[in-house]
Amino acid sequence: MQEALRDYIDKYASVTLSDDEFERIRDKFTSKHFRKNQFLLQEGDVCKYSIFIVKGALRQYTVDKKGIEHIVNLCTENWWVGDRESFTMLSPSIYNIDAVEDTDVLLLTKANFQELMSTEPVFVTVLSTMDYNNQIATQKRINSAISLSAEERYLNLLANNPALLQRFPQNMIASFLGVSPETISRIRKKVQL
Amino acid sequence: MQEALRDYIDKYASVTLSDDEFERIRDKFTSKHFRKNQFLLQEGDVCKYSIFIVKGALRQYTVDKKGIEHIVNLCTENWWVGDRESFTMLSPSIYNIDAVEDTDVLLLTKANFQELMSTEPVFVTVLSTMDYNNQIATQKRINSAISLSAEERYLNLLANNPALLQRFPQNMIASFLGVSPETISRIRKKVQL
DNA sequence: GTCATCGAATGACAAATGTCACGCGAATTT
DNA sequence: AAATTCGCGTGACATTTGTCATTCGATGAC
Repeated sequence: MQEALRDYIDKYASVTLSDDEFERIRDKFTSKHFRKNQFLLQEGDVCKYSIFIVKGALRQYTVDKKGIEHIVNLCTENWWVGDRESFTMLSPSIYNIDAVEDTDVLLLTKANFQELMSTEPVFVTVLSTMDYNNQIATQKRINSAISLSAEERYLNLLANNPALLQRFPQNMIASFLGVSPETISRIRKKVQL
Repeated sequence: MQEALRDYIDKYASVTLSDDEFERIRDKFTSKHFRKNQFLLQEGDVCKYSIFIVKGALRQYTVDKKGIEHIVNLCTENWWVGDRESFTMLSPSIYNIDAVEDTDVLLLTKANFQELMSTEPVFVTVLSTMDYNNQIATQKRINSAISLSAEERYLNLLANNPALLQRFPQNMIASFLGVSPETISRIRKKVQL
């Protein structure tokens, strides 16, 4: 099931790859399967791969001094995950990434990443499109975090990303929104769902 | 004082520009001065320029239904500002940008931006470096917004970005952190500053 | 099949933060 | 110089959200 990657590139570069163009790119990735609860990255380690999710669900999170997890990203099919700073600078990561479901991914090492960047122009295009989209999305998330109440943020997520609510348990949704699980329960009760 | 731009590019592209390389780039920008409180972009308008701040201070913010401003970015010398989505897609912006102090900027239109991207490789490098840094910074800001209390966020800002606290009035700092001005007052009283 | 774990709901209470009204001094306007 | 606005602080009170303890049902482990 490598079509996921191909569709993704086609979409983000706004081109259709030829078969051997795709083959050259695909060959730089390694397939791997992770079981539920398995770590893909642990805090303190260097993030050695850029991760593309073919099937499944991952979470990226930090753990604070009190041992509480704070989910920075909830990721499903056709998303890239990783700690770009750690990946690029080979510095220890502050993030954990683990599997919320059994998950199939494609892994790209830094060496192969750099090779693709220098030999496959379409890959450069995909990357800058990703950066562009990412910047807009994170800006909106910051805006939502500083502007909205817990209830408004939850209702926003419900309106804009209902799939996440069905896919991840509520305590993870709570952490992702930056509130306690009890608060999500209360909001759900209040809005009758 | 165009040296600001030159230093910026040298730093972000990790190269030293030749004089006429720089001249070619510089020629695509327009200098402009804005007075305190003057708008550079208003909600609903298309963001026609990428803005580089040579001297001064700007704020980027949204206004909610209740008329309350929420500051998304506080920007000073050697920063880029703008609404990239609006700039790229020519869509109406949801942001306002105005001058907190008298400010000198360099403006780059979309046409000139695209020309630089296609004719000056160093400009492409600068852009992707900016994107990279931006992604890491916004990720950290999201993490801080969902993980920390108002007090912790304020102390973080004090530790990591004390210049902002001296440069902008406290009510803007409050809005930037997503809390009320009174909360900032209380925190300052509590930590004795 | 039984037991342990986990996700979710709930109520009581505490803590954090927002809202409103007011006062004061500095800066800005006229 | 006088008047106005603005930034900041402060107290009283309301609201939101967090914390803790408990219960229940579903799921998974053995």
